[in-house]
Amino acid sequence: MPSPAAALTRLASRLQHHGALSSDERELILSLPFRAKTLPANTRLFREDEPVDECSVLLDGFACRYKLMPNGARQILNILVPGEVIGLEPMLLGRADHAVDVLDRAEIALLRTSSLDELLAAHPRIARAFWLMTIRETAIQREWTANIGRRDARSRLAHLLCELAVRLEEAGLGRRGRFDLPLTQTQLADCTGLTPVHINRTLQLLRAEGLIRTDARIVDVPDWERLREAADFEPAYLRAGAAPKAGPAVVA
Amino acid sequence: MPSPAAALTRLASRLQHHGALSSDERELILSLPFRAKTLPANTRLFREDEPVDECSVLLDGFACRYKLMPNGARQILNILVPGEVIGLEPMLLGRADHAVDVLDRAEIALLRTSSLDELLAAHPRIARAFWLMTIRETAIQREWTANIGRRDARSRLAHLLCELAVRLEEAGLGRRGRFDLPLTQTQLADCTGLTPVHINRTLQLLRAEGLIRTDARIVDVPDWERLREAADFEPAYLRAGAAPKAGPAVVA
DNA sequence: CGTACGTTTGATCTTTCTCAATAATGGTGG
DNA sequence: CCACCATTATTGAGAAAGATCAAACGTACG
Repeated sequence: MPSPAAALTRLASRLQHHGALSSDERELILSLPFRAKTLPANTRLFREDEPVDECSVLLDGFACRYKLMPNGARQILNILVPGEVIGLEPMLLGRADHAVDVLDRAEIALLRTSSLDELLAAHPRIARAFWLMTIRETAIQREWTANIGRRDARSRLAHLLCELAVRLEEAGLGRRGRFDLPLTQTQLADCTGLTPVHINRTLQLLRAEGLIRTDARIVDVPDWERLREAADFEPAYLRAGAAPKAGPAVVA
Repeated sequence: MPSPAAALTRLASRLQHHGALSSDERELILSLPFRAKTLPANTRLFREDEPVDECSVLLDGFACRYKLMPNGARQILNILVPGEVIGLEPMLLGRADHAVDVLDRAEIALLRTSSLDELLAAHPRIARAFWLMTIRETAIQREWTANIGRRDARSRLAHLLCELAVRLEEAGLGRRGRFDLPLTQTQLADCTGLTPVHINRTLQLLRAEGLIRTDARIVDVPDWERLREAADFEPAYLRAGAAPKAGPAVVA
């Protein structure tokens, strides 16, 4: 459980992925007023179409954005990992176009619209960092669209695993070669637009190919390059603003 | 062909969908330096992974964002209609995570990074309007993800038609009851993650049900409510920031 | 030690894809 | 204005990926 003082450092470092912040700016973020809150597993933060007037930083645990279809099907739109902001766009618009649930037990820091809005209005560089955060969100969403639209079950699932591996590693949770997958097979199905049964079989296929090994929630990737290739995974879309124009590419 | 003076009014009014601008702010946008350019059909504006250092406003004609898969398949990520900005995010990041082609012959206004960036840095309300533009982009992308992931071919195609009908109407091109569809069946397939053959058959199904009538590129929607229902289309996601918190909902 | 949830399996069915060919259509040069 | 070519639309038959249904098996936890 993060101490009050440390709670927003995750947000600050996430933002710094998207652009350098002065130490003053960093301080301003760290001193944002917030209410920490622990949520039991499967708590809903907000549902589609609901008015939203605050947003939160995921301090610990996982969450997912999703939409429910009238026939009861559900499409998970993104998995949220610690450090990421939940409900920023809905807060800015006043209303959510999707729902968000916490997966496991989670710890969040709630931010009031007013204090955040003031900060954004007064500090253009901070505002831009947030903007770049939503730009990365869009890039991820584009990749998911393409993943679901044009890859078969095997590559599709492999791609999801690759993305999560990288994002989990980025969040300081495990390495891409071995990480704790926070999703059930049903949730994997809802991420990929497949059925749980087919996810189960596809997982078995990936295991049989030696691309992954699993033990409870732990996923082992014996050979990252092979999985990457099966997934057709190119992580460039995940790097929004890290090294804007120049500099050597970060090793993927 | 828009006159130089009128060229950026489309951009200004698009931005005003996302937040009120003072007349000064509006003037600043209208006086942005730009180079107008006419592009023949099927011109590529930029391709995936290419460095990008300018963006443009689509003045006339249509474009699409897409990704190419290694197996040659293509996923169209969004259709761009007049007034929309092309390549804003790639410009901000310096590199594109997707490609953009113009569909028909098109007219664009190219904006230099430097002049736009200055404007954004100096005018937080303008910056926020652009931010909200990318937020709407994200919302559309989420809807496409869900559309492709969890709807069958019939609703999926109907949903795409509904969205385009509304966006075309919004851009001042036709009514949702009758509009010029700028896409071939192959392009519709690439939008929906289906094959051209199946699009053809699904189109026939929609026609047989009386949900649409087509004549060349013109689509007629005899009964919007019926099509909307078949598509499970809820246009709320398209309204990003129009009426933030209060006010009666616009009739959909 | 149940009970609920998650995983696994088998059999069968459906949607959508593939392949291949034929018709329209629209634009172009003569 | 017409013939020609390239692109787009349409059709049919067969194959395949993934869905559905139903049941059994594990396992964590109250």
